[in-house]
Amino acid sequence: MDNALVRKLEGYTPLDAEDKRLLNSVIRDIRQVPAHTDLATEDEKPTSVHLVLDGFACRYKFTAEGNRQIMAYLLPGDFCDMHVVVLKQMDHSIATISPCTVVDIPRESILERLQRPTLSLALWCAALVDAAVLREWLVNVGQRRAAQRLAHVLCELLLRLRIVGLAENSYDLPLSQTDLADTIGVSNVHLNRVLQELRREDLISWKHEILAIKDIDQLMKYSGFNPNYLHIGRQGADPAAKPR
Amino acid sequence: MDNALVRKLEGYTPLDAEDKRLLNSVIRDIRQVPAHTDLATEDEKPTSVHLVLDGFACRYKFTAEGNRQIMAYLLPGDFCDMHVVVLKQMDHSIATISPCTVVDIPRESILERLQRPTLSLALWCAALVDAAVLREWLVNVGQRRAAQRLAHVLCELLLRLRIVGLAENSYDLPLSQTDLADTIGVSNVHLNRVLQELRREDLISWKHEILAIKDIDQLMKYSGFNPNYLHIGRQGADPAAKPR
DNA sequence: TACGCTATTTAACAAATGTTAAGAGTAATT
DNA sequence: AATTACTCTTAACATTTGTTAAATAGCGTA
Repeated sequence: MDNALVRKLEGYTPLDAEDKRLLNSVIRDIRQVPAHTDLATEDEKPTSVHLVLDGFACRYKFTAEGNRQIMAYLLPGDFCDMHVVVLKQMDHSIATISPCTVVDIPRESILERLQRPTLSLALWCAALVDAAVLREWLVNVGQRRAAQRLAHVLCELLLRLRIVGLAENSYDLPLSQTDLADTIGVSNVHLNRVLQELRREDLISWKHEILAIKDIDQLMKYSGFNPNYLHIGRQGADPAAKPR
Repeated sequence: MDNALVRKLEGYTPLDAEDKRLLNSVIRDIRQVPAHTDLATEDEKPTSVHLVLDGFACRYKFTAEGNRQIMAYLLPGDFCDMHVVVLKQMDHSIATISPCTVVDIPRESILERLQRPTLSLALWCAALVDAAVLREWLVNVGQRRAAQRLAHVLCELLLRLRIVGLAENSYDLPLSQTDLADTIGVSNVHLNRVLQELRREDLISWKHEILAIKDIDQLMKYSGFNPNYLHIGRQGADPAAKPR
């Protein structure tokens, strides 16, 4: 079975054997990283990109007042910091949440792969879906109540983990409540309040790091979740569409 | 003088005469679009990308409950929907705010330009800076008080308009208060409250669509604004950095 | 098992923000 | 100038969320 990266990219666009070989050849410097360890920090000028093969990492930033916002969860198959390929300096930090298997990829190595049009397309797909996820997070934090926000995040994680074959109706969620609070922009006390609410309404259960969703359709409805922004399935302009 | 697109991209990475020619040649179908007009809507499958040459547009989405979140302001030189090149369907909408000069670019036309490594790099830069801006918006909405949020947005617009030569210490801000409210995720009543506060503290003035910032350093300090995420100036990995 | 650390839970109260509604200003149109 | 429609402003009150602090539970280690 292919690794999570190939699995994810194949979901977007077809890859031939050579594409896959080139993608796999990027995986050389594999490291095991303990939980709660920074992989990159703001203001650094790193020269390599990180890819998560296993475990749970996040993208985060502290404000001047010392509050943390988590801006993305980085799951197996996700690049942590593709921007390093073209931008000079980190504007945020990356940290593991659970123990992770991580690959360090020199930026030149990515630049080479981008020469190949099929891979360039696949990497554009991944980057643009990441941006779409980020937009939905903004909608989530900007417009929904805390309980709906939390439910929305849990729906998204289910679907994203399914893409890489790591979930059915439940999944390993190695986060603390404070992590979730910093994700949806509420205090940890309030996070706990709304978490109790989701439990009381029997929408989810969460113990021993296992998050189980009773009825995903119900939870999606509860949170106003529309999966279109994940762009699951083969992409590319619809050949049936007429130019205008 | 070059157009806003070339001006912006040149800020990130060097472009030779042929690069500029190829970029300019993308500008063929120029349209004048009235204010408050959709350029693209959610669920559509467009085949062309929009570029703003003049005016103010935005990216937005409605939640299931009917609340609008503005996710980006699209200023002269900005692509509205680069994702159309590789993704199948719109997951949000684009609308003008003021009357705009807009260019429709067929996706094939972008794909051709991406063959050229220097242009590919420049477009990656633009896309990755857009993502960085989006991340900062998430931090803004998730972690800051309403007054600081508003001030932060106004700082960002000043700096971004300076990049394309459209601002010094004041700029044309053709937004309604409701637009700003939907940007920072508060009600229009509360937006008005915090706007009064910024005026009272003499941080800004805003009348007849002209927003003037008395002292940008003061406003940046007030809002906790750190311009690093705009990645202003030439990009590319630092040649002095040692690989590790 | 006992200890110490950390995360979770609960409560009481404070502050920020939302809601509703009404009045004032502004700009375009008749 | 009068009319209309829209945006802005203000007020009163409701609701959500934050803060502080303490109690409880859980978990790894001596």
